Amino acid sequence: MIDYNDGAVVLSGNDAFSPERTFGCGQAFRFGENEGCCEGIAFGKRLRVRSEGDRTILSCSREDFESVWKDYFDLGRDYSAINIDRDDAFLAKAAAFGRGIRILRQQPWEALCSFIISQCNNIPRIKGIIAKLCGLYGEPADGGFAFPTPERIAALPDDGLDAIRAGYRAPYILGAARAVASGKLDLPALTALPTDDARRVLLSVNGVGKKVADCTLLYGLGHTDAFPVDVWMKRALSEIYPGGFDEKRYGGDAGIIQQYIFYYARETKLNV
DNA sequence: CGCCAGGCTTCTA
DNA sequence: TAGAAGCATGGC
Repeated sequence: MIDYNDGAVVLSGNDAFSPERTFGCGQAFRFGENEGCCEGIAFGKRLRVRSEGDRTILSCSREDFESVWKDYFDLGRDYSAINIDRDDAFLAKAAAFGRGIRILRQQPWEALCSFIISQCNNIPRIKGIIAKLCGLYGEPADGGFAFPTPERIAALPDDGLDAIRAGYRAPYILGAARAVASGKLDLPALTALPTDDARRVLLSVNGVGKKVADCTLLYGLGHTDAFPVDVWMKRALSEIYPGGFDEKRYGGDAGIIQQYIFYYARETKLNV
């Protein structure tokens, strides 16, 4: 059920949306905790969102909720309908642990750029680099900054990213931005392609390997069958499923399953 | 100080 | 086709 008050949208009877877990599970880097709220900027708009019992309260207008945040939080999907193998006790536990996580549908360029930055990096530093990138080259937005457009970054000289201290990733970012800005890389078009074809296109970008491509597919392009495997996932999968884990079995829910496993592994350090 | 971080490219055998 | 080195920086 949805209530619209002035300046707020209240979702009730809803235990399947946890902003804290959604932003705490490492899929987005521009939201943080502030006065008991998750707060950040996406789509050039600031949002504060918090849960209160079985209600979720978003500080936004009805129009913005309908046009932006509803899709951003993937609220059209029923996560409780995901069918977990009856004999997979670990996965049931991980899914319960991560209940309320939504797979964010971020802007494609933001997802690609963010996960290029994420490679071989730690989360606090990833957030710091992205904050600097936005502060320097993003348009002012609601007292903060929007994520910079690829065009803005593409126009920079080769040393234009020195100040964000991204290290060896800087040329990757510039190259990707120039590919997008020139029209050579059409990110939105990848949404309509089969996942494997879209992945092939992403892999042609210098600095983008399978992990970054899969994160872009999952968090930025709506390909929820993508199944990013990073060091944590590798560790978890080899410990829990020594015989291998067949994510294709979960089809378009594989990406959500991945998020449950990843979140559980990181939060518990895998004390199964 | 040393180890490591939601990897990728390049070089080598 | 697999494995290792090198990469740039800073959190811990």
